[in-house]
Amino acid sequence: MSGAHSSHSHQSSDLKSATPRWTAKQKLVLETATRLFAQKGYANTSTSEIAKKAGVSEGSIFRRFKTKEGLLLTILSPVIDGILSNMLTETNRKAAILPSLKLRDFVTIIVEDRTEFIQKHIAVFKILIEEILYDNRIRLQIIKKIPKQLLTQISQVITSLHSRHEIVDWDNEEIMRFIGNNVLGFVLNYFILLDKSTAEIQAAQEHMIEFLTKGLATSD
Amino acid sequence: MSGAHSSHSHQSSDLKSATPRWTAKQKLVLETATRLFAQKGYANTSTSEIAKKAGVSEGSIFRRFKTKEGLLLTILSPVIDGILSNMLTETNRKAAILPSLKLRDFVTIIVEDRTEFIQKHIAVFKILIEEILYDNRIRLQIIKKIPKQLLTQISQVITSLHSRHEIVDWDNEEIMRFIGNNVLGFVLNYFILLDKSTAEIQAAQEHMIEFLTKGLATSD
Amino acid sequence: MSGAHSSHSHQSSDLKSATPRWTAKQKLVLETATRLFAQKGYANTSTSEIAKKAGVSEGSIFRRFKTKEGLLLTILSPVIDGILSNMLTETNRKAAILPSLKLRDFVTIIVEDRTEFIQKHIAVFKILIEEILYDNRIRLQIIKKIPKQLLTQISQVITSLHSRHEIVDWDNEEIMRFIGNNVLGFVLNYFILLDKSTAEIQAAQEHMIEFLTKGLATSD
Amino acid sequence: MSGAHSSHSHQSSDLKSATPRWTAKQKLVLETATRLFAQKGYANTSTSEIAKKAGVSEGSIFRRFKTKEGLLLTILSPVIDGILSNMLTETNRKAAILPSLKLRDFVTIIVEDRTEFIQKHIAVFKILIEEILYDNRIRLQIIKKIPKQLLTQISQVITSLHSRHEIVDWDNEEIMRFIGNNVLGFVLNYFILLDKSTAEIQAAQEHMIEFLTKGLATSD
DNA sequence: GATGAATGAGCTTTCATTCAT
DNA sequence: TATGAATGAAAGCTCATTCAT
Repeated sequence: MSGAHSSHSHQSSDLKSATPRWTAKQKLVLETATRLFAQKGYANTSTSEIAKKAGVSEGSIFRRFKTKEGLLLTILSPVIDGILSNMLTETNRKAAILPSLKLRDFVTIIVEDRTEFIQKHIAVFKILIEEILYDNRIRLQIIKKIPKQLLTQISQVITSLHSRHEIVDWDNEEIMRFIGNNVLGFVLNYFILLDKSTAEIQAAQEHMIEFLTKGLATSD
Repeated sequence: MSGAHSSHSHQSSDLKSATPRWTAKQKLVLETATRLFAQKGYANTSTSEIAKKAGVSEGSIFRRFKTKEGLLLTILSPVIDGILSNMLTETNRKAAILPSLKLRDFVTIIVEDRTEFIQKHIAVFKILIEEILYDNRIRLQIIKKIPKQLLTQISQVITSLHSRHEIVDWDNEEIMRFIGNNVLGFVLNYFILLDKSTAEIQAAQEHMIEFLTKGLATSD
Repeated sequence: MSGAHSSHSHQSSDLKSATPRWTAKQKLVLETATRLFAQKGYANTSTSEIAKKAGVSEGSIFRRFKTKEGLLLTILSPVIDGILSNMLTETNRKAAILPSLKLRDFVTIIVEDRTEFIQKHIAVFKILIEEILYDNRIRLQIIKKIPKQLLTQISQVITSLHSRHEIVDWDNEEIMRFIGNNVLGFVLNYFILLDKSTAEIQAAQEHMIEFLTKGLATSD
Repeated sequence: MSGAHSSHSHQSSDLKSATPRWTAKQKLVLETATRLFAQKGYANTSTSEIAKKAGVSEGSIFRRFKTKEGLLLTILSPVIDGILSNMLTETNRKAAILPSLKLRDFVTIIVEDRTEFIQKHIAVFKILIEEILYDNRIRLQIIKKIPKQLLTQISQVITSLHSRHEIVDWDNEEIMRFIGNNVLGFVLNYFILLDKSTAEIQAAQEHMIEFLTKGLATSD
């Protein structure tokens, strides 16, 4: 809830501030392209369709984004950067570093935070998955970022949980992978593949929190 | 009836038996196409490249498979059918129906079995994921099959585990989803994205079994 | 005159025989492209115009020639090869090696032979000149061929003239350059730039022969 | 030496004097465009590249030169005018009208003068050649100027040489063509195509003077 | 049945030019 | 005046598909 603010500020920093300020038309292109890429896949979306639906000329797209791939990267970059670097919203961050933090609280915080993040960027995530599967350049770009960013934020909390025997003694990266797989699988299942009621989704998320909490508890 | 037979017949029907017997060249086309689709994505693979690499003429591909999509479906169908219907191999099946089966044994059996299945068809799975994300027809085709097939095989074992209070009391479909997400995530991480040693992969699989066993245990 | 035969056989060997036999449509493309490139320049001729005027689809052009540049090279290659390697027609060749050959006869033979060659391939020559001026790859391709081929044919005759003090004692390459410049300049002036009567052209050619004969005579 | 002055004044008149005085940026555009046109050809040079490399906006180019062709003509015009009209530098002019002028001196003067002129404007000459070959408007513009300008300057000297039996009795235009072809061929060969040392170029120029002197001498 | 030349629609990209700021 | 975003026409090229041989 309260996390929405800082999370939002990140996205906006990518689209508004800094040197390259987008014109209204360019923003329209980015939104339209994101929507279409997510709907039909990057490869199946033509620049001419993007131009038409965004109400701009094709020339304008290429003037600003250089190539179709440039347009793709402009869309993906901020989310790729955000996946790990901005792991927690301001509020959650404070809670996560409490020395008395229990595993269940940690899992709850991170699941809710990441679910919200993925949901918010669900369109970009669909595009990202396709590219991870088939585009080596993008795949490498992502993998390269993992080690650096794992050493911050969440990882510190996990280390703290380790020291207090609150969590199973696998290494941080592997634990993050379990959490990541389940959160991503959850979002894909419930927000893309399946058509469930809000109540069912809510229940499923609670189950996931319980599942992760038990699964990651110390074995004894 | 018995699992072994039907399981085997299914897989083999893909490439060998039944009405449509593939010629050597056609089998080459299917293998080449599978490899290329998995490498570069369906949309980024041209029929002319498939023809060239398979050593046949483009005309021959279209004569036999009608369209490029026909070729795709010929590749995907058997695996789509196999995902749930042939859940267990002969040996595992016998073990799975023991009345004394423990949750840990169940998880071990199913994780090992499905990991092997996905690994064996990893190329097709990559293609399948892309199509699930972007092709509504294929997505629906898969979703339609879920309820029917859940009533068989594994589901019965889970029901049995339920009755013996060996497993958490969520419904079978949801439990399967947890297992599925983790197995699929495991394979994607360790066989596509990451580059780990056999020992590391082995350890990761054991961790996954422990993780699932604890996560799906009765809460108390 | 009689030389036309062997000269012709060269051109035809490029368009007919060997492994790649052109289809009727492909020959039409080559002829149309040659004409248009010569008329408007390579860069100013679009593949779509070639296709339209040749009565084929654009796809067919790219299927056979790979790229627009591939089409250009297909047109240029045989002429580039022919510029120096086939310096003399059969008949002229015989005359050129007579031990009693006078400078004037030599100049006459070579001027008539090369004028005929250039005239016959005038369209390709126009294209070639443009490419020599601006395309480094083609420029190098041509320059590379000069030394090898200078050692044959004409060069031997010049060496013979040298030994009999019939010709100025500059090196063969430089002498060939004087002849080449004047023949090429003659053709460009009288067949492209200017609009003169046959009689005037005939007179100009005779003047060129006299000019070259005197200019290349031993200084004494 | 002293010729350099008047020669220089010609070039500068192109860029400085007359009604349209170029701003610093406009001069930069003209120089950049000349360089790029000569390097890659007119058709292969985009206005956007010119703008970028000259450090001005594309809009500015079109504001001043109206169209891309306008820019081309602005570059070509002064050189087209200079080819024949300003045949000789001040000093050479004085020498050329001496009543005792020998053919060899005449050839020497004109070869050195024109070689210098072409060399100085070599970039524009490259552009010009392309346009002469393919652009009818420019071709006609040049041809139209020939007769008028032939009646002046050099032509008068040739007529004088004729009357003194110093030169072969072809008409002035044809004689000029021989000289022009050889000078142009010389510059193209030694300053664009080949990569020779200064000494070799010097020797080649002397050979050309001897070649032209002998070739244009009275036949008896 | 197998081939591969031929197709035409559509793709990404470039470019000269315009015009609001 | 100078800028550079925006344009639309056209460029080179790719591709799934057809069909005569």
